Amino acid sequence: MDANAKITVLKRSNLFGGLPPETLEAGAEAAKERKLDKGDALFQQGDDATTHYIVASGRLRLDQATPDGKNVVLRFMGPGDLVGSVAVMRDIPYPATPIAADETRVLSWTQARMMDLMQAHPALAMKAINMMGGRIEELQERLQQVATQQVERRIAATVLKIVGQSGRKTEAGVEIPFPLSRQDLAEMTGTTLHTVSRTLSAWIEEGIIEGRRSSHIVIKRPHRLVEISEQA
Amino acid sequence: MDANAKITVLKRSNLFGGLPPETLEAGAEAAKERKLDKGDALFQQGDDATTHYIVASGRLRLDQATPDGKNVVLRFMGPGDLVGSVAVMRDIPYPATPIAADETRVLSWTQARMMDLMQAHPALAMKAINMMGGRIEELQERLQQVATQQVERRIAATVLKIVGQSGRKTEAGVEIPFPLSRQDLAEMTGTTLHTVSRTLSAWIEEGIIEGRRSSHIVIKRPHRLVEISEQA
DNA sequence: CAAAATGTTTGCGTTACCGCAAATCGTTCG
DNA sequence: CGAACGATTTGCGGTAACGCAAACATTTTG
Repeated sequence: MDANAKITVLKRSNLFGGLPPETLEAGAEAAKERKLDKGDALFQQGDDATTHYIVASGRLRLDQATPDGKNVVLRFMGPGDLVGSVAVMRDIPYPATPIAADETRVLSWTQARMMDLMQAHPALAMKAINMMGGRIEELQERLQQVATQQVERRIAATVLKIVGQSGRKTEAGVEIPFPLSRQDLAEMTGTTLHTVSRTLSAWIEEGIIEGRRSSHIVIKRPHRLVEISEQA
Repeated sequence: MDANAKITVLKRSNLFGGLPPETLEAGAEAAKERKLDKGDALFQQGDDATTHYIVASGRLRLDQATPDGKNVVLRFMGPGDLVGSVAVMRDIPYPATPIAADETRVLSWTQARMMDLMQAHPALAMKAINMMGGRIEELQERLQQVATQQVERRIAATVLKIVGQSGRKTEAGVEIPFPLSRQDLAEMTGTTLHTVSRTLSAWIEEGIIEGRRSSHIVIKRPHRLVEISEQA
């Protein structure tokens, strides 16, 4: 990946987006690159947090293992999203494991380099605060959903959020452009694989989503999903 | 409240804690004070976020109303805790309403004053990042709990967290020094008033908590609660 | 291309928890 | 102090969702 491609990625990111060209150039220059195959972990939950990452292409699933052996998917991350920074800045071990849901490229900065960048470009710190605020909002919304809504609503809301972040229009409807398993959805919504499967089967029956078993989910009637996600 | 008392409060806070005396003095000087009676709201969810607050004494309950009329308790806040800052810094409306669970005093800063302080004392920005990181961690933990654990475990974990933050030793055990209703606990754990009541009744039966109906919960056997919160 | 591994569907019995309702307790206030 | 209000308890029936299990489909691999 050349310097220009890196800068393009940085422009899309929460951390560098909207900052002046010289900041982008400094950021791109300090960045290393890494490629992950599907299924590879970027780092492990519990590792010492030493490095900031930004997704350049592909998709990461952020998994948190619970003490009693279960697993929760905290979120999916695509191009421009930051990974690891919260743990690095707080100086705590990474609290979750990011796994490539597809072939994925990331840019990385050591904490030392990032601190240099932040010192030289103070706007970065404000962007970091903004990014973390967004994360807090999102978590509060999900907590509220899991705490108060029924499973079908939560699944609908989760699918819609992913569509909003990553959906691509096709002839048949909107497609989620990376493999998203029923297990993934279950671990995002706090339910079981089985319940997700039953729910999606009903949606296929109703013509809301595509029945073809390709690994990519296609939503044919997004508006119906909105109704479900808002149903009392 | 005099300048010294304010400084003492700031020392306990996530934002000013550990910073040099001149920063504390500058912060205390710029702060206004406000008193809330039990039940008063500091501001309303949806209001324009203009002001940062730190709790000086007492206790606030942070309520988030859902679109469909339900309510979620995001957290309780005591002396030293920051309120409103995330919304102010992101320039979005306050996402929740803080209500005094008891008589409560807060210190406040307008956004302009706080920005001046941050400019003059850059360590404040790093502290803000740290504070927000802590919030993210806590939310992720609660999400994980609501998503994977049964109700009794969640209630136990929630009570223990509150005890850890605010518990006071008494002859009978550890006391939660502010009124905490079954409804509050239900809205913190994503269950109903009824289920919380049944659960606490069983705990009283087992001698884990005090049966006397005073408005303050007393935990007689904290260790048993830990067991419950960890039970497979 | 067969075989193995992985992911999905579906049936069925069970249960944790909800939701309603009514009784009881405790507190506030005229 | 008694009445009225709010909070809590408890019973009971219902159900959403789980958990197990077995069949089926799809993808990967040698």
